[in-house]
Amino acid sequence: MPVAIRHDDLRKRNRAMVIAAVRRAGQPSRTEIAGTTGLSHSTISAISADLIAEGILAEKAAEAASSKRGRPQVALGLAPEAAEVITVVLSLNFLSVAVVDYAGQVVASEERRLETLATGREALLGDCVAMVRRQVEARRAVGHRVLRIGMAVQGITDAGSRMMLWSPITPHAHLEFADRIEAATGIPATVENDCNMIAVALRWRKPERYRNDFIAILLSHGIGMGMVLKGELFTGTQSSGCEFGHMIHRPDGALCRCGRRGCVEAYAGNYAIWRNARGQSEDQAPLADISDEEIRAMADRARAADGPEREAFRIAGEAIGFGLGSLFALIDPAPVALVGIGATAFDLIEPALRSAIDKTAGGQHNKAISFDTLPNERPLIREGCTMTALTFLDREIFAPGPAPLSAAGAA
Amino acid sequence: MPVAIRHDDLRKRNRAMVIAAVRRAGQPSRTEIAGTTGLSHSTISAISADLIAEGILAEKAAEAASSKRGRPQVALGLAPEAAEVITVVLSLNFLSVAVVDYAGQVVASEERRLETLATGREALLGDCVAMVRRQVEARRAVGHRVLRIGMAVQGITDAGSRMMLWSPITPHAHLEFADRIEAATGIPATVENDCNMIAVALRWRKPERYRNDFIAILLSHGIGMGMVLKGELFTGTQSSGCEFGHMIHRPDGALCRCGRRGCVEAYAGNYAIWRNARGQSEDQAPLADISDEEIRAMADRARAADGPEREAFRIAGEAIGFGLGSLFALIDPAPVALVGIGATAFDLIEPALRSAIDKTAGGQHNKAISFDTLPNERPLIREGCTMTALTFLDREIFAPGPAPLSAAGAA
DNA sequence: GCTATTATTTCGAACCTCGAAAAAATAGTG
DNA sequence: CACTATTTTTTCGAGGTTCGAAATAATAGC
Repeated sequence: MPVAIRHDDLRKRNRAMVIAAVRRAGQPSRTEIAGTTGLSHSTISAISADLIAEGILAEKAAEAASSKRGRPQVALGLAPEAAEVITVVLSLNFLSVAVVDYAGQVVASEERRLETLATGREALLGDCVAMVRRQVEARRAVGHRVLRIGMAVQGITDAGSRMMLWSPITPHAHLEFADRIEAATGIPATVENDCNMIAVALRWRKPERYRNDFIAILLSHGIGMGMVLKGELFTGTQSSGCEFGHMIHRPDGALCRCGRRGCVEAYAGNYAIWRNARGQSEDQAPLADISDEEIRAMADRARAADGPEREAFRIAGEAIGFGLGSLFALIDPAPVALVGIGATAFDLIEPALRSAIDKTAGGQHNKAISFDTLPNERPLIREGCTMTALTFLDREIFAPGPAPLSAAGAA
Repeated sequence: MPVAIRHDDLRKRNRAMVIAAVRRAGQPSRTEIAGTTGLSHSTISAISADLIAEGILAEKAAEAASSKRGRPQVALGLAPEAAEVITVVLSLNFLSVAVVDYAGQVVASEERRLETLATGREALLGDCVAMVRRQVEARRAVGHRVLRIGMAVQGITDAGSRMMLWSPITPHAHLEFADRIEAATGIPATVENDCNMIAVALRWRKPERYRNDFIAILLSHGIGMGMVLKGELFTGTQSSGCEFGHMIHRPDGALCRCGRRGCVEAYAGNYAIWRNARGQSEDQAPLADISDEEIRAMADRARAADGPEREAFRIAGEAIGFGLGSLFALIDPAPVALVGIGATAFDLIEPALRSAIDKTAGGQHNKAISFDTLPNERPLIREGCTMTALTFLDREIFAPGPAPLSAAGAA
């Protein structure tokens, strides 16, 4: 099934290797690149000369005079002006856009509140597109070229990253963000799931911990998940997949925001914890939103005294634990990052969570499963979105070599 | 992260492409290979000439005189005498070994009953190794060379395919079959999970249905699963993974054979159906084995009248349905093959199964999810095991080119 | 026997990577 | 301050690979 390798693909792939090595290492020398890629010095020399001539890489002045003998290494870096990407993050009542240069520095940004639940379909699409378009035009005006737009949304996207299939932040479904943005700007765009972007960001932030196999769980109003398995971001076959929050914890159980019953989220989402802490019925329709302050207050009450709040967090931990246990039956245990406001209550959740895992196939490895907590998901989502867009440029635009400069979105 | 491509890897990979094309197509012409691989005619010509000279491929006499004008195509096929592989299948109380030539024809086989539950650790290992060794020596005696041994076991194996970590067919754990077989024969060996081999076999048997994404579920005494996602066999990160039967259906629920509670298997395995049909408690320790005849008899009684048997199958369907629903939340729905004796009772299981899926994230696609039933798992397991071993030879032994003929297990 | 047609091989051009050797650039040393 | 040791980077064939075009081979139809 794999496609044949043509002769010219070889150079393309090795160029991609070099670019990737530079993006990962920051400012490596040619010798260092030869070491990490396994290519010969002569090849690295030839490829980097090309990339520099094309304005993709640049030689950086070595700052610290190395105390070593011999010819000093000359550091290579990504040329910031090679291109720019735009990242768009849409979450509940909030829209933000950032322009990032090829080296990864944010060069402009804009954000605003937006009543996502109350906004109409066209208005929602239009508002997003308008903000993007404004930024694109601003960059064009100063002679920079934006080559890629990446969007992250809280919700399910399709496998082709063209549209948002469903989201809790709006009643409208099948919103074709990518096509709309492309039509308005002429620049290729994609829409990704926010939790998948969190996973991507963790890989860049802490490669020593989040390497080939790990799981990121977003504990927020809903429960989301991003997962990397065997070094690849794991997605569904038709959608962004990984809907951990909608695995079934108890058949025919508590009412979930999705309209079904017994989902993990219906026990562990913010609204579920709130509902249980108030002693409300599991059939009670979920609230639209609960502030972070309210979650923190509930957690404080749970810590202070053994009451309904403590029990609510225990139930949440149990649901997540059994869910993880079922997941681990399929993929084996892996490091877990708990992201979002719910991570601040990890101390309340952990005992029940671990005790649930003990009752599942992952139980024997319970001790070895480690949890990390990162309360703020926003910067992670943006970072993941940025790196996804940039590495796309690395692989698909710059690795193939000097294109015949057809009608692109160039200035 | 991906390793750099050396220049000589190119030929290697394209040789692998050609061999794979021949194995898939059966008896393709050079022109046909050029078409499916995308390589040029000259390259195919050069590579196939090498492969024929090395005795890996052979020209087959075209049987049917084509009615077309022009020079007739000359068919290429795998040379049966290029090598042989041995497949070993170990299941409850049963051991079977087969020798298969490079073109996939079984050339010898042997099988016997074996009290796996009652046999000691060393005896079990020894019996398997002995039967393999006998076959290897028989082949050597007639001047054939066995280059690979693939074993399939009912149980969990490690990700490196070296040993069986745990199995319901024996009380002993961590059985190092691969190392033992290698030590006894000098031939590289692997141990794989039986359900994974079923998935591999389905791909070769019905590629039009089982292509890039599908699931095979073994309904037997226990519940196993093999899964192909994005064209790759899906395994755990540390083990063979895919322990669908041990996802949690009902927290703290029915007693499972694995010692935990509430697993899908504890509701849908043969022993669970039997237990429920008898009106026994869910805490009742599971039986060691139940004959196929007994399952068939229960199914007949369930079809004849609405009683405890019918309810038992309903409960099984519900458990599988909710399990699949949770799985589909992660990976999206995919075609399902139900394999094993339980598949004969699919008519009894389906209503509850579908109604459960309706209550999960996969529910909206319920109509589109199609089930296939294949009651006999044995031939599938052997086929998958065979193809795994043969394609390993294709990729790792023959694609790299004429090796310096070091000390291999050659005759 | 000749022509049209299709399959396969041959041959030279263009590339790519690699190893060895050369060139470049620095620190140490007397 | 010249010279040497050391390390990095570039240069320069050699060998290998794919590809397109042309040549060759093999058949059916007339």
